[in-house]
Amino acid sequence: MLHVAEAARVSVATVSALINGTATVSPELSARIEQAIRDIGYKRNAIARSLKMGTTRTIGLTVPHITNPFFTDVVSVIQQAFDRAGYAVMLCCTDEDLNTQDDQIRLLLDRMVDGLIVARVGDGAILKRIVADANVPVVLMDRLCEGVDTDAVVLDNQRAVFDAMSYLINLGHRRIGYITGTSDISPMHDRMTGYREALQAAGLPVAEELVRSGNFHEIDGYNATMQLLSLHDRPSAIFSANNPMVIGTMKAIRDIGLSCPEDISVACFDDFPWSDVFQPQLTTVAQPVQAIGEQAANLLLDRLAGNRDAPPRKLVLKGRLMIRNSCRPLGAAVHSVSA
Amino acid sequence: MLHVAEAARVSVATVSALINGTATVSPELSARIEQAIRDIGYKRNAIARSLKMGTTRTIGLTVPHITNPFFTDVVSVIQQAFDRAGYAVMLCCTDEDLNTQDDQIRLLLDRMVDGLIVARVGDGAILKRIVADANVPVVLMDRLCEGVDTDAVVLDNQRAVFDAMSYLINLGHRRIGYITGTSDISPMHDRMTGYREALQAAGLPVAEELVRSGNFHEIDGYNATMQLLSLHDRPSAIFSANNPMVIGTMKAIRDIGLSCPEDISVACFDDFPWSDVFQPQLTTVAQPVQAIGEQAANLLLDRLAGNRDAPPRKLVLKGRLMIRNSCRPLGAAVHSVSA
DNA sequence: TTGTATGCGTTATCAT
DNA sequence: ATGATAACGCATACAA
Repeated sequence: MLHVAEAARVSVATVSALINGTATVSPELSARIEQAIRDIGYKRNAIARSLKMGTTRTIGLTVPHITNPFFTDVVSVIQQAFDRAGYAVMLCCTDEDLNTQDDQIRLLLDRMVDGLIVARVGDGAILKRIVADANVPVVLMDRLCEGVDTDAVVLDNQRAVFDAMSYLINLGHRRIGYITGTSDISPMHDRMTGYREALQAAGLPVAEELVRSGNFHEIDGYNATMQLLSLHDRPSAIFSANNPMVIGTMKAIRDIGLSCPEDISVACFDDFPWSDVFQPQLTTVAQPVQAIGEQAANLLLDRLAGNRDAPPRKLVLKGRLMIRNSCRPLGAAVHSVSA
Repeated sequence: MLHVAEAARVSVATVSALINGTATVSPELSARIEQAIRDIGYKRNAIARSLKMGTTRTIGLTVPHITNPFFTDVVSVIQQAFDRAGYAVMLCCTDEDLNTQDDQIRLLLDRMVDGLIVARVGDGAILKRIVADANVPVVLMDRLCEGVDTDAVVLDNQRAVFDAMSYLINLGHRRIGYITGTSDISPMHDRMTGYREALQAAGLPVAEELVRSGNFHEIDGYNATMQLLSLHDRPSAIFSANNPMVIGTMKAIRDIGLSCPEDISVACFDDFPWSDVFQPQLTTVAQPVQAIGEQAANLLLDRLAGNRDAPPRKLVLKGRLMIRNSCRPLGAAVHSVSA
């Protein structure tokens, strides 16, 4: 900018005033300055500006997995929203690892992001401290965090799983394998509750042997399914916690020589674009990815716009059971228990 | 930092020296400073540091689609590589839009990213200028750019498509629909060449009616396939340019009441995790996503490490035909033409 | 309307 | 070994 000022024979203050429209500058000087800007190819340095202004117009976004279609869909929506608002987004992938997440959030905070959207990982103890120390607005997405009282948008996980289980139970399934994620995050707890409640509502026992957990990766789903299928009285249906895990489930079923839905029914959390063009077409609990992304973005943008004092807002969205052909009726269906 | 210095009753220079290990400071002062840092909860401001140092330890990464599994896989690898190297990455999704891409690259440059990895979009005219002006290293990925002479890692697209086409031709297919991306980017040109060459090598005519192009989205693949299937002499096989487009292809086939592979064979570019657990299991050209990501990261990290003067390096990787069950033999197979 | 001067939080140079 | 100070590029309060 100094170069521009010199070339235009004005002061840097005048250049700044013109660029930011913060004061009126005479036509002559404006012309000279604009010419100089073009000649030099001047670009305002956003870093220096950030230091002075105390704002980077950048937000941080952390998700557990960038290869999980659910998160990519949501990330895509969030990106577009902040794009429109003139913000950049720094995306971090924590890979379901607690330490990675903490490091990345600190990194983002060091870089003075104006806000944070986080789909968290782990028990949240450190996250809680970080969020408390940071004086930037934080929006929790997909997964709540005990003790962190801030804006959040989540799914009604309990209800979603309850509905899916009720569907399977109505088809006549009595032994339903349930593959959950690591239990220390809220959705997993809520979903577990939905699982139990659906069974209890139907007068079915909750067999702990049918519940397995893994860390959301394909291999975890594979291993969990292998264990379930090795049970002496194996389940007639399996519900898997997310997309990578259900792919593991399908691979395990294939490797063990069974097929879906003939030998075993399968359903899972999270819908995906190809779910109704390949066989079996998986029955899924679809999350409203568009709404989740938009709401998360809106919550943060609202804070960024200055609304700092409003009490924390928690949005709970509804999932939708997408019934396809991966679940078969088993014997005589029981009476309806679905709400 | 000033607060820390005051609390420890030292100068800011000493604090900085201790933090960066740039000079030896006495044990007493070290202790006082470290105590003050803990008390105050001091964090070094990366923005101020960037301004002073002229480096942000952040790179920019732009891809056309974050919902395309090929790009998410590559992005994931790149993220991890820069994570290890202590860099942050700002990911931008251009959504196959030229203006969006140019805006985003400018945004990244304004924010003083230390380097750029771009899977470009459009004709690259502006990209060329931007890259020339920017004095940061740029690595092109997946798609080259006419006139931009810089590091790059791409696939041997011509060979990959040639092999895939030869495979289909060997199965007896003579009319093969070919759905390509927008023609102004290098891979599409090379792939088209591979398509033509394979046909010519087999003595087959190149029927322009069998070639359709779209902008890489599912809907484009859908429309293109609909057109191909409406031909009076419709193709017996279709090759689709990427994952979203082949999903469109499968939906079109379904909607028109045909099925794959019974009525029509399908193959496509880019492999994906679920390709061998759902039916039909698509025959694909798998790109070495791990290698692509690692090489792109390495090329940039090498420049970042100071190796600025080396001539541009262009890495060409090989694709791999993953033969599954989505393509059926048609009539009598012709003689082998595959290399 | 335009210019001067100061500070944002660092790092680095140079005295001491 | 430690401290005073300048500079990075920008925005702004205030003076002219």
